[in-house]
Amino acid sequence: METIQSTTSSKPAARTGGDKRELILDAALELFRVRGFRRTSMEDIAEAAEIAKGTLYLYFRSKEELFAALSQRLGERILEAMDQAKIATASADLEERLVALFNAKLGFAHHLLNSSPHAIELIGSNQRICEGRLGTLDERFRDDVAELLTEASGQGQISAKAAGQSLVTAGDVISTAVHGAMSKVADESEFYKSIREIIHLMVRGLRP
Amino acid sequence: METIQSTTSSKPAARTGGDKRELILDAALELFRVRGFRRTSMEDIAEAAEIAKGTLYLYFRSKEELFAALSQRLGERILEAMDQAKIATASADLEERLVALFNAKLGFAHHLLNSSPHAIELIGSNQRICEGRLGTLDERFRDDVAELLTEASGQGQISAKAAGQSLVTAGDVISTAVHGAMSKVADESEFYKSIREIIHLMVRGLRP
Amino acid sequence: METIQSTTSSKPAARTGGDKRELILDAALELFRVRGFRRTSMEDIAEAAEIAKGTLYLYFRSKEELFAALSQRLGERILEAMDQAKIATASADLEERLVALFNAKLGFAHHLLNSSPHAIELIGSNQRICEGRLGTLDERFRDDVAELLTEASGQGQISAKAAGQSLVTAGDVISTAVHGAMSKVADESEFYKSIREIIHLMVRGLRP
Amino acid sequence: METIQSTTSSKPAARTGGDKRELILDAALELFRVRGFRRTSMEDIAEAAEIAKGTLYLYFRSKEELFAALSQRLGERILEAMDQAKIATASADLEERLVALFNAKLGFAHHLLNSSPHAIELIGSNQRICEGRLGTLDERFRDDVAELLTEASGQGQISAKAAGQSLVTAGDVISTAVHGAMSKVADESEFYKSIREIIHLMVRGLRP
DNA sequence: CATGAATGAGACTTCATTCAT
DNA sequence: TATGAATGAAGTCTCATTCAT
Repeated sequence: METIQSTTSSKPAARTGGDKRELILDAALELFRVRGFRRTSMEDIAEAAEIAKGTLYLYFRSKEELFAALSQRLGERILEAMDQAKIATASADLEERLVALFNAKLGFAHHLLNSSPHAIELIGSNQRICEGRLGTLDERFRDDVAELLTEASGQGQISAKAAGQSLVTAGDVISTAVHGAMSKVADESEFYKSIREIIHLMVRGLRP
Repeated sequence: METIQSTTSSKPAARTGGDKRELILDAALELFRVRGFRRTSMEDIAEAAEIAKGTLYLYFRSKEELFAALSQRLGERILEAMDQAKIATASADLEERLVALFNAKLGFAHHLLNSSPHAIELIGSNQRICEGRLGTLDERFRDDVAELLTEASGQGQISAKAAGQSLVTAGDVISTAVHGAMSKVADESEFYKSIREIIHLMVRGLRP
Repeated sequence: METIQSTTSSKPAARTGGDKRELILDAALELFRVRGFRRTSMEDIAEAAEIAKGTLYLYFRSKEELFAALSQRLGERILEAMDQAKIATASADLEERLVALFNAKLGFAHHLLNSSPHAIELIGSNQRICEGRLGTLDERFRDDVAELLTEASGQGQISAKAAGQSLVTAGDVISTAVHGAMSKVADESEFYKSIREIIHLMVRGLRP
Repeated sequence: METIQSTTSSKPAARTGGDKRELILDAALELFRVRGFRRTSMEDIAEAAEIAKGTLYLYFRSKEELFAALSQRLGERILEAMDQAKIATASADLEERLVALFNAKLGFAHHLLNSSPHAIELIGSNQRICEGRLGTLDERFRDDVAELLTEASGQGQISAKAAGQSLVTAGDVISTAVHGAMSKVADESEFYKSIREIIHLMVRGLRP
């Protein structure tokens, strides 16, 4: 019944269950972006989601748990974006593929978070709360980068040795470097440009 | 500078005043490192500084202002460290000089902050509060990097053009990249190693 | 009474209704015993009774009323136990009959309540809510005790006068005294032993 | 200074420190008597004590702790009353001395608590919270009763053996019995009368 | 009859800040 | 300058009760 209704109805308000959960998360994310985590009260979130305070606790046992759920959702979306990026640039050159991969990983978070002065607070909380989840994501990402470099190395495009590093190390170095754009560059297009420049310079540094 | 001033002052009262201010800042920094900003109450700081809660407000109008003062002090110390680094490596090669400069800029903050799980929170607050102060520091730093690159470029060691960038842009890119080590690498010696590797690869990428 | 009604009724639906009511009361009593009144939520009771929270309110208008019903049921069971005790010890001596009567009155409550650390809370709530109901029970009990004493007095076994009291007063005194065992003695067998000792001593004190 | 002021000043409001603590406890006790523990909020207590809500937490870390303090104070006062009772009736007969001792132990609590329908709730909480404190009190009381009985037994006034009990057991039985008056008799003068009657009958039952 | 999502008043507690001494 | 008791707004969370389905 419910599903049918929500399918026939075009109003999001008519949806129930999982949808309301999403609604809350959306409201919370927006508030965290604008006001920061500390200064956003559960009351605020409830008001923004147009529900009662107590209703929040039907979906999330605590403010912390709400936050964790937000982080997990972010992680899942990033994973999807990474997968799509790999597919979309399968036939491009190394630099392009790295750029696409980094864009996928960082772009999402950057768009959501770096657009606010409270970004770091959010990321910080994320790191603390979601070690398990995002840890997996980081490992996955590391593997992807290493794979790209290995392939390029096999084709003679780069030579980690020439730069005095192993391929894995080189990948980590690039990864670390690109992350700098996250916290330093606020503007979104500047951010993507910055990623590209960093990768460009580093891949160039890896040339045989 | 402060130290010098307080040393030149002959009034014990003035010295006590300045000292107590420092004492408070020291206590606050230590607590922020260990417990984070949010969870450190003014009461905690007062207790750690062995003064009464109300006394805090004789030196800092609010918790926020105390934080701002902490940031300013950090900025001043970093500036000093940068000056010393430039002098100490005046005759070294480009890579070495860049490493020294970045170490000076980031090492202090990293040592103080990245050694705690609340680092990001602190940095985040810093950014918000001290835009004016540290902005100056960042500009100063930018100039220093650009100067080093210009010199090296003049000597033909690097060629920003070959990498498709201007010298200033190249400096920014390096700077951004190195900042990635700040938030990504927790261990201190790994942190310095990471800075060196990033610079190494990027300088290599700038070769003619 | 209720049981009889539901037994005489030939409609299964009515019986189911009554049964569910009992089910709820059973679940509630058990939870109150274990967790106490305050800490037992309507949610908890519903869950234990395996029904929905809202269903509770079809049987009891409020938590308070649920509690009142629990008390009434307790009172009814005690009355039954008292009747059985009188019949069972009809030909025994005074002490034995008193013991049986008190056991019947207090044993039930003691078993249910004193077996948990929240007993007093329950009794306290009972007193507030069920003054009317249990008041009747207390009067009935008082009469029964007075009757036993009168009979024994008529047989010359005891003499209230010798102790400076009327028979009714003596009954009240004994009754009050025995109630002390309720709140002071936790272990069940100790509890019964204590009742017996108190009665023994008091009947002895009533000897001519 | 403070002490001097409060000594010279006759206004309770002028007192500080320990006095305010007492003030809070008085306010809390009164509210607990009238409304019960559950229904008395910290806000209520603060209002009654004419202080701010937060001030409560300068004196008691939590509502529970406030309650514990209340209980401890009660225990201390009871101990004092018991000591005075023993001294005051040192040369009286057994019954009189027992009555005085029981009055001292129970009278205080009865006056404070049994005058309200929430008494039992309070006592219940007390039992839970202050096992250590009041446990001592109960032991002390038990010893006192046993001592009185032993003395009377030595003088041939009573004979526990004749009643089939040891002296210590007899003391416990009396004690248990008298406690019945606590929960059963609400009116204060009736309460004291009831204690006297119970003791009278039991001492009579212990006659050789 | 039955459900359980939704409500919102109210509970406890924290803490930055003030101010009389 | 220095103190620390006092404040009270604000925050997180609970739970008895209602109501549309």
